[in-house]
Amino acid sequence: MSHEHEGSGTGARGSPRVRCPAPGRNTVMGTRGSGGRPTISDVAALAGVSVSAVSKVVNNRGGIAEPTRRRVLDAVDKLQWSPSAAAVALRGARTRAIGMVSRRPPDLLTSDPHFTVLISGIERELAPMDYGLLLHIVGGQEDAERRAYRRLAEERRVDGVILTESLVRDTRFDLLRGLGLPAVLIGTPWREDPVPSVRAPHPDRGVAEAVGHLAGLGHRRLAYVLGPEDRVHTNFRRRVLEEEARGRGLSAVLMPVPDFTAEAAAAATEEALSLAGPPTAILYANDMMAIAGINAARRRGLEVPRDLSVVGHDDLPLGALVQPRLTTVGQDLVGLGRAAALRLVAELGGTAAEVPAVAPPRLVVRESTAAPGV
Amino acid sequence: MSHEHEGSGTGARGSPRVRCPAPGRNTVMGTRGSGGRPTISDVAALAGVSVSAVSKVVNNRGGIAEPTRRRVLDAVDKLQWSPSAAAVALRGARTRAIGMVSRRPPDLLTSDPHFTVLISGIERELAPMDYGLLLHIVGGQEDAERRAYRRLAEERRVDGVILTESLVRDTRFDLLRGLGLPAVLIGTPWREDPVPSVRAPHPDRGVAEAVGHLAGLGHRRLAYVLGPEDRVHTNFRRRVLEEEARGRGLSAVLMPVPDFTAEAAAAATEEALSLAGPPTAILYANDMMAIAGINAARRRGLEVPRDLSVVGHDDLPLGALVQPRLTTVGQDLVGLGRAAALRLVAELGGTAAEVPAVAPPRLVVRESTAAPGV
DNA sequence: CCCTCCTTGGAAAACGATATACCTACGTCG
DNA sequence: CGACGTAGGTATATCGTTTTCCAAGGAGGG
Repeated sequence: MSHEHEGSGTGARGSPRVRCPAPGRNTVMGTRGSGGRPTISDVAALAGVSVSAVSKVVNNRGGIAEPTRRRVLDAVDKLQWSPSAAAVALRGARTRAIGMVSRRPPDLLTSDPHFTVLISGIERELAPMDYGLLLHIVGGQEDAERRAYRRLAEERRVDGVILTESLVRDTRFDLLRGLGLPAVLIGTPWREDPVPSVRAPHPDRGVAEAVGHLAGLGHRRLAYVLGPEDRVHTNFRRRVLEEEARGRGLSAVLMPVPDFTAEAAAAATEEALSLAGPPTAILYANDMMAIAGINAARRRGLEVPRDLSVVGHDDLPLGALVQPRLTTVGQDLVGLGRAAALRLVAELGGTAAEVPAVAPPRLVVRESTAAPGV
Repeated sequence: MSHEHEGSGTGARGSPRVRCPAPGRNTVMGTRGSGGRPTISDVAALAGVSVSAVSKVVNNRGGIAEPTRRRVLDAVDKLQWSPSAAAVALRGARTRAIGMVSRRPPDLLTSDPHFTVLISGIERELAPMDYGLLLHIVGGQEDAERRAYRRLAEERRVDGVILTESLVRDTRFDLLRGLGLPAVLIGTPWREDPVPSVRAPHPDRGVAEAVGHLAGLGHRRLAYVLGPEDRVHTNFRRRVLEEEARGRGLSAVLMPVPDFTAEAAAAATEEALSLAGPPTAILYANDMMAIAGINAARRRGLEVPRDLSVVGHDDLPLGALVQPRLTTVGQDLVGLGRAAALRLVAELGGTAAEVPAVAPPRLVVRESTAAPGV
C-alpha cells in the first residue's frame, strides 16, 4: 500500500513506447493522512481505481460498470470528498456561483428591504442547487459598479449575474455583453435587449387597481411620490397612473424624489400637501416611503385615513404592522427572485427547470385608505 | 496542428538534458487573439519577459528591476489583465471571498432586517478591499447548515466565514475548526472559545439602561418578550434584566418565544397582558417584535404609551417611522459588521488594519414609553 | 585574477479535476 | 481462426497561477 506507484506495475507494464517518466507522477500518490482535504486521487486510491474512473462516476459520464461505480461512490462517501471548486472552475469554467452587484449606499439597503426580499427569493432556488450567491455592494458611483462587474467576469468568480433596478439608458447590458457574462434582469429593460428578463405578468395592473380603488372611494385629487426618474419602473408606473387618472377624470400631481430615503418621501409629502387644492390621496413608490409620508402628514395634523389616504408599494411584512395598516400594491418579489435565479441557471445550460409563475401585482386594501373627508 | 502528439518531434530535440519534452509547451505561446480573456502568459509575451517575472511583479515579490517592472505593469494595463481567481485559489493562495451562512427561513430574513444591517456593515469594509461576500441562506435544519459550511471549506470557496447568532452549545466552532476554516463570531460565544469574536464594549448596558428608564418613569411590573432561548444573547439579556429588576425592586415576567416572528411576539404580548397584575411596560428582543406587540396591545384597546410602555431592541430606521416612535435599545450593528469583517481579514493574514471601535449599546428614548397610568 | 555573493530573471513543478487519447481484454462475426 | 468492436479503464495534457529552485553575469574582495 505504502508505495503504490500503482499502474506502472499492472497497467501499461509492457507498453512499447516509453513515453517518458511522466512528470505527473505525484498525482498518483495521495499520501493524505493528516492535514489537507482529500482529493480525487485519495478517493481513487481507496476505491482501487484510477482518478479518471472516479471523475467519470461523479459526473455521470457513463462507461463504468455498476460494481466499480458503487465502490467509487462508497469511497467518496467515506472520505467526505467533494471536488475543489477552484480546480473545477479552472478546468471547466463552471463556478457554481452567481453574482449580484448593488449600487445602493449600504445604509439604504437596510431601510428598504426590497433588495433583501429579492435575495431571499433567489437563494430559495439557488441553495438547493448548491449554487452560491456572491454579493457586492458598492458605493454610489457608477464607476465602482462597472469595476465590480469587470472583476467578477475577469476573475471568473461567477457564472452569471442577476441585475436589479433596471435603469433608463442602462449601460450594464453592453458592459456584460462585452465581458461575456450571462445575465438576467429582474424587471423591464429600458429598450429591447437580448438580455433575458423576468417580470410579473401584468406589471402595471397593481397601480391601475390602486387608482381605481381610490377613485371608487371618491378621491378626485391624487399625488404620486415617484422614485428617482432614471428607474424604468418609475416611468412605467407614472404612465399608467396618468392614463388611469385621465380616464377617470382625476387630477394627479407627480412628485419625483431623488432617492428612496424616508427624508425625501417626507419632503415630497410636505410639498404635495402645501399645494393649493392639495391631494386627498397619495401613492408612494414603496412601503417605507409611504410610512414616512404618513408620519409627515401627521406632523401637519392630518390623520390617515380620515384626512388623507395613503397607498404604498411592494407589500412588505412591515406594512401589516404599522398603524394604520397600510394599503399597498403587492408585488411578488420572492417570486421574481426565484424566477430570476432559475432563468439564469437555465441560461447557463443547467437543467432546464421550468421557471415558476410570478404572481401579478395586486392591490392589498387595508386601513390607510378611506373615502375623503368632505 | 491537427495531430500534435505533443513535443516528441519539435520541442527539446537538441537539448542536452532530455528531461522530457516538457508537456507545458503550450504555456509559452499565448495565441490569444479572439475569444477568451488574456492570461498571465499573454502579459509576459507582450512585456517580453517570463511568466514568473510577471507574477513576481504583480505580487510584489521583489527581485525584478525597475525598468522590467514598468514594462510588465504597462502590459498588464494594456491587456486589462487580472489573475483568474480560480487559478489563484487552486494554487493554494487566497480566494478573496468570505462566507456567511444564515439558517433562518428566507422569509424571516425579510421581516427582521437585523441580518441585513450586519451585511451592510460587513460589505462596507469588504468591498474596498476587493473581497467578495458569499452568502448562503439555508432552510431551518441544522444539517443543511453544516453541509453549507462543509462545502464552503472543502471546495475552498472562501478564505473564512463570519458567524452570527451565537447559540448556546453552538457546534459550529468545532465544525469549523475541524474544517480548518477561519472564522469570526459576531456576538458572545457560549463558552470560552478560541474562535475570535467581536462585540460591543458593554453589551448589556443597553438593557440595564432601559430598565432604569422604565423604573424612573414609575413602572413596577415589567415583562420581557425574549427571543428563542438557545440564543446566547437571550440569556445574557435575561440575566441583566432580572438583576436590574431585582435591584430596583421591580417584578419582571419573562416570555420566551420560539422564533422572531411577529405572530410569536403578538401571542406573547397577549399572554403577558392577560396575567393577573399585568405589566405596565414590555421590552422586546427586537424592533419588529415591539411593533407587533404595540399592535397586539391596541387590539385589546390599550394605547401606547398611555396604557402600556414598549421598548424595542436594535434601533432600526423603521422604529423612527412608526407611530408612536419607538423607544429602543440601540445597537451598533453596522459597526459590528465592519469590525467582524476587518477582524477576519486580519486573521487571514491580510493587512493588520486596526478594527474600528464598536459603539456601546444605548437607550434611544422616543415616544413609546411614558409614566404608567394610575 | 580568481572566487564569492548578489541581483535579475527564467524553467518548470505543483495545485486538483476533467477530457481525450489510448490500451487491454473479451466476445463476435465473417 | 483471425480481424474487429466494444466495454471498462488507465495515462496524461490541460486550465492559469505561484513558487521553488537554478543560471548567468556583474560587483567586490582578497
